[in-house]
Amino acid sequence: MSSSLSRPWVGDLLMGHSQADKTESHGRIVKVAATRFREAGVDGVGVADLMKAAGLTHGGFYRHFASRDELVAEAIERALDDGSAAVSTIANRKHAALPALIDAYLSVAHRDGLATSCAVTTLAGDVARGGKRARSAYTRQVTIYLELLTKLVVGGTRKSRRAKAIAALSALVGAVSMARAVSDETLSREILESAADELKAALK
Amino acid sequence: MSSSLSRPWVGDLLMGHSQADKTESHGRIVKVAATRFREAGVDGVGVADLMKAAGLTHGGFYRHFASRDELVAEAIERALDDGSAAVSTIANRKHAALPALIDAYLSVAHRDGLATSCAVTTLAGDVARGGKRARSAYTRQVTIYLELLTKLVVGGTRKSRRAKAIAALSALVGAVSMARAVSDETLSREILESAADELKAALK
DNA sequence: AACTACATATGATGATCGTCATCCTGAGAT
DNA sequence: ATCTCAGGATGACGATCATCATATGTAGTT
Repeated sequence: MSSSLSRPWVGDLLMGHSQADKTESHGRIVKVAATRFREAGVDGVGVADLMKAAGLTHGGFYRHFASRDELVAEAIERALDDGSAAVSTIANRKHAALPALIDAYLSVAHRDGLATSCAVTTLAGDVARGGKRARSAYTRQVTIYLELLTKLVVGGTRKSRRAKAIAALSALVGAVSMARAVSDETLSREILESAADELKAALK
Repeated sequence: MSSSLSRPWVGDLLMGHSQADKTESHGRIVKVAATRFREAGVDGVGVADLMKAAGLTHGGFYRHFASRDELVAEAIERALDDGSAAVSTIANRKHAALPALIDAYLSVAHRDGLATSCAVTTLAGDVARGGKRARSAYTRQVTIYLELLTKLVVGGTRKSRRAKAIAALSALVGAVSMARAVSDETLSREILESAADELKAALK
């Protein structure tokens, strides 16, 4: 157990040690994980990969998280929050916010940009199989989207607007899911475009 | 490399050896995989687990498949085909086939029955990250669903019916995805029910 | 009855996984 | 200037992974 190796100390490209930029490292790990999980799936990346992508080595991981599951929870929360920011940017444009949101969500860019995509779609499967914390975060995010969409839908009672919002969000999520899985680019684009047209027509 | 151990041979609960029921074993492995992949995700089960669930040991696996990926492809094809059977059963009821299909797809039973659920929803994420063969099978299945739905939608040109079918299938897939990921049972049911109501209303 | 062919079981391989004990080093406090 | 605290690096642990070499025994053939 005790091997004394007195190898001369080479290294260390050096990173800002100690101080309250542990917070920065922590944040970088979570950010990287939020990205890589969306790209490769929660089961598709290991701790070592994540740490390397964050510019660290795997050993220090447990100074930041009690377990991999804890990072998973935090990263999923982070990925979901990323979506909030993107959506509210579009939603705050007073004019034609809904069509703009639909077009952005059903764009080829969003379909292909897994790393920064909306986690409500991209991580739905992983969250469904995941822990309570991730599911709660997901629930919160869906609730936020639903409230936003309910506001943006015009006409009818509040109840009917909410129902329309649910159907619309479902269509957004499902269309992007399928557009990503399909191998035929023409069909993929048709799904995105038809869903966008139908949604815009149905919501006003 | 050569260790001669002459341990007396104990074992073997015995299973129908040889003969052309290798086919049966092969089929059982694929069937089990199609089930477990939907439950745990493609990355969520190992070869050994799969073989044990099929009543075999892990070693014989490569007599049936050149690699794990080959099984993944076959199992995803199988899971997708399972959906065809279920859907055409409902679709062949001449009367009110569309509402029946919508209600079945958006039922709590389908939401909770991961093992036998529609792979177009359940495996969308895994397929998107998967190989060409799985994506082709997925494309075929989506095409079949779309043709079926286009037939069931009433009124308008063929083009408009197809667009409605795309939007409808998207909503089905998205609603089930979200209903599974959300932790709040009330919200989950609301998603399923509102999506069902809106879809039935929109499609006549 | 003996031989061949092959499906399956056993067990080993090296890679990778999550986790952790240990050490080094820099930052903040005294 | 020195001491303490803790972040990060190194390296190893056991578990599990996919893959494969080999042993075993049954089925089908001769």
